[in-house]
Amino acid sequence: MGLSVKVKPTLAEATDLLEKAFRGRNLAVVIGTCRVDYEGRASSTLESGERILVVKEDGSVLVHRPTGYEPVNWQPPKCLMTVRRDEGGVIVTASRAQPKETVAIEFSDISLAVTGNLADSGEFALHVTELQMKQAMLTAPDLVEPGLKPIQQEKSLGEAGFTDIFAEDRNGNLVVVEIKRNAATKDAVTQLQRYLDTLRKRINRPIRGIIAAPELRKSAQPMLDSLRLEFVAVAPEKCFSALKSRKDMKLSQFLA
Amino acid sequence: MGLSVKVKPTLAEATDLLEKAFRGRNLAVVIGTCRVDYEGRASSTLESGERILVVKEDGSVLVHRPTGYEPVNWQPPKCLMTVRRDEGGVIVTASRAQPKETVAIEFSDISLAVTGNLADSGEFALHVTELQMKQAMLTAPDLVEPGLKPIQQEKSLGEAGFTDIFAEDRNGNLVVVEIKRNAATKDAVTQLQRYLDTLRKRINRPIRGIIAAPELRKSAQPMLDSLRLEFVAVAPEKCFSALKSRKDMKLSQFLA
DNA sequence: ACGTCGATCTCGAAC
DNA sequence: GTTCGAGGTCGACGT
Repeated sequence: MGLSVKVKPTLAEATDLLEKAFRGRNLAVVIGTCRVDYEGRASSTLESGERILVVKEDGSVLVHRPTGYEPVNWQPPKCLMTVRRDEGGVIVTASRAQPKETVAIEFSDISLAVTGNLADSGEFALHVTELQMKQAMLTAPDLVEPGLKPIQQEKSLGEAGFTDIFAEDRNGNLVVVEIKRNAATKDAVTQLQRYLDTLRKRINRPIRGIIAAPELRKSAQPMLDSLRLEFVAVAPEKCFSALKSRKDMKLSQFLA
Repeated sequence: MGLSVKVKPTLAEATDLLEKAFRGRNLAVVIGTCRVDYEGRASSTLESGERILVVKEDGSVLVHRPTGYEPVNWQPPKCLMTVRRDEGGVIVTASRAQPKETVAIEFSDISLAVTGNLADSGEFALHVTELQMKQAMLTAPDLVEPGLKPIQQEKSLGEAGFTDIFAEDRNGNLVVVEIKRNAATKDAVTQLQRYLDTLRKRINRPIRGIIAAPELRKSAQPMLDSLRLEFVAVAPEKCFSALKSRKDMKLSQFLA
């Protein structure tokens, strides 16, 4: 892996190490006392404290406090990195042009500086996404309702967007199915209604609107009822099983 | 700061170090070769590669690949951490109960293990948020339109939510202002329309709906027009200036 | 606890 | 390049 690790480096040593890392587009991890300023889409200041700085090989920057999932300051990939010694400190800056923004981290003390390259080609796979739920319902429409026949996926409705599934039911009614991977909110109801409004202007046939999701938020029920829309509970796990049981799909599409 | 740093520890040493760190709710940073499995709201697998693991003092967990702003796997604060040796590896798990989910990181090789406590009480301040834009428009309603008189901020509309600003215009019409810090989308239009629908059922007076944002997405324009809503461009910087010029506000409210 | 909404959202895909 | 919607979104605030 080839990491360079310096415990309690002088500020000069740390500057040197970071300088080399930034030039070589290497990973850098620094733990030390710093303050941070950000200026760009918004602006922020962070007073002095002990934090972890991570600069990645693609120029992403993360400043993490000792608690919390999110970085307190950050910068997305492709930043231009600089480092320089200043009176009593080391200043690391990360800038990008679009949008124009800069994060400046000023270390007054550094406990640990690590640089190096990581080799990571391992494949990442996330299972049972909304797309996969749609695929499952397209290949097994019974998950929504017996006798449902998909006509089209993602029917375009111009300004109103796209329906998830456009189908026809047992009785020849058109059906718009709006899929949510998580509990459907009022916004899902609004969205479905928007599709129906648009479609009903175009097509003079009965059209039903169905929300297919693992759950319907209680707050969305009144709106659903008053708009005469329907809700069908579809568990992601069921979709997973439905996909798994299809022999015509490669397992690798949704399994590791 | 008191960091324990082990370069190229044996798996047994690393297990020991992590065990102590987790027990003492200390920070732990590990760089090494691992694979990761996640099971919970969704599920995922990540094949072997070199990554950075950060376990924070509050039980947040981050697994970072060498590129990208986002962690590839993670866990929010308050996780229960465990570590154990296994044939040929060290397995770290982070679990939480609500929702039930677990991340398991299996290291086959560890290049660096760091544990310790960070002292960080530095204050963080972010300037010009949506809240501050609202404050600015409340103290300087001319930012929206000459003669606008705020009646109420955050008028509750029950199930429909809250309006940002509820006001009266020069001509005695009621006005609902929906503020967005970023470019307003169709969702913003929908949201505003929902507020108006609710209000018009309650109040038999002309009510205008205005979206105040730095920009209106092109895709939202047709919907805005057809619903007879209005858009006013309000730059965050103008709001910042408006706040700064108010002598009756403490600068400290929105400056570091 | 659940629901709603903003975010320096980030990310990816479509246009 | 911009625009748009999704996210294991997270996090904050309110009920």
